[in-house]
Amino acid sequence: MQPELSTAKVSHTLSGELTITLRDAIITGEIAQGSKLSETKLASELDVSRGPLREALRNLEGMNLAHSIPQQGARVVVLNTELVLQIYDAREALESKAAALAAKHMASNEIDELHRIIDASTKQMKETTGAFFPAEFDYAFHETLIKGSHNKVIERALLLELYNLIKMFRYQNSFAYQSTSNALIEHRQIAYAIEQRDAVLAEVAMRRHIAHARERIARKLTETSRQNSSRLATTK
Amino acid sequence: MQPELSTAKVSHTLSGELTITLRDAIITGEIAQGSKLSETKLASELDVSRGPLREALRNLEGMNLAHSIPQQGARVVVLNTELVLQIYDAREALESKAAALAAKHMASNEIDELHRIIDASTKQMKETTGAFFPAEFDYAFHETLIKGSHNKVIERALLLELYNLIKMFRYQNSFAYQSTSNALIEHRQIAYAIEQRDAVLAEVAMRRHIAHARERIARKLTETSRQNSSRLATTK
DNA sequence: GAATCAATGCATGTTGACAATTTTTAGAAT
DNA sequence: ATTCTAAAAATTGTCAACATGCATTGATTC
Repeated sequence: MQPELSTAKVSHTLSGELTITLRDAIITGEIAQGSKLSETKLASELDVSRGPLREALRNLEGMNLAHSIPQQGARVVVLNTELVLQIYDAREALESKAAALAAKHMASNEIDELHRIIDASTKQMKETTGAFFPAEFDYAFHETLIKGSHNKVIERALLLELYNLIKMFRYQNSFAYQSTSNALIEHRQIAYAIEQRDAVLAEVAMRRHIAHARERIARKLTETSRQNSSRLATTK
Repeated sequence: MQPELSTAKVSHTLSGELTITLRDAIITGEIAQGSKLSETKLASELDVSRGPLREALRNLEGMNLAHSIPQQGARVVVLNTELVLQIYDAREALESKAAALAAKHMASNEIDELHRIIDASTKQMKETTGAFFPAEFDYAFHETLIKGSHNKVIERALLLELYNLIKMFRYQNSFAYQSTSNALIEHRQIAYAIEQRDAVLAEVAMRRHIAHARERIARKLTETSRQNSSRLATTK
């Protein structure tokens, strides 16, 4: 049987749509961190029944974006300093391995894609006169590399479970939303190592790349948390 | 006598109970790999309605034990050679990091627990005259270490998502169900490094420990798959 | 006035029925 | 016999109502 080419007919389910809607609302902060995800309330707001909504909440739980307690309902995750740093530790472990595997398994057209993204990042940075380039290009680079590892387990753990949290954090913390020119240099180092099929170098370069990002965040967060140490999160 | 398969407890809801029931049935192979998890069939067999059962299936999906396609239902994961080796690559990345973190963050009573488990493993091995000790002791060691990392993200990825698959694989492949005396020696090395608060050594020792297990599995699986290369999996 | 406890309201857990989609099966045409 | 088509059977998606368990409120007691 031949799949239809023109009409990308992805069988849509209501719970799937709701998952995407809620995921984006959580990532952008439209639904605040720590807030309660009331089934009845959300169901009436989005004009759906509670069945599909419950499934969407379970999906969000699987993405680490929400946490639910039996008989008490679900709440949006709270990205405190501790959690964010833990996320980056996990990311460092997984993505450095992904880089090593990518150096071994990536197809040449996938490596080309990596270079295209780097070139586009360079161009964007020059055009905006700045020392930064937008987060979308950063995501594109990492996503391409992760898929290039050809390891479905690592890909799932990173893209489905960690990157949503990372996007959420960066979106809601403007200082982390752009990437530094230093990051671009590191991207080039990693891409070069992969092109040379040097797994060890790719792994080390990626580990350092993420460790740098973690350090930058750690500095910024401890410094701002010192300022706002009096404020308490309202979990209405 | 049934060995305890997992320690993760889901609370007192019907969907939670069903999740545990189905998880164990999948791990033991009572429900075969690749078989269809029909909602109507399972619901009538277990004498529950389809609602909680669907939620349980979603939970299994989150544990990587099942995969579901919209409008087509869920199937049990198939542990082929490729997937198992990918799981071990992911495990190596995460658990070596967990070991490094454990060396930094583990409390002294947690380290004591590690030693108790090693002592019990040693005793068991001597009593059974063999060069092996049971998988339960191996799980206990790794679980204690992982929790000792005090990193909830890594803990979740390993214990909730990877270890169920690993248990499933080992349970259904008798050659992998016991641990070698070599593994015990490596456990001692890791525990020693953690006791000395030597994060680098703990990380390297753990990475090698898991790489050894991976190698053993790779040898065994490629050799048996060569023998059974003619057989086709029946996905009834 | 503070603490305890019962009653009420409300959110979550569960159910069975209905709707939509996929798969199977039966039949007709080549 | 084989392939295509269409009806039927079965399965999944969705809904609305019921059951159950928390949480809040208000009365009572010390």
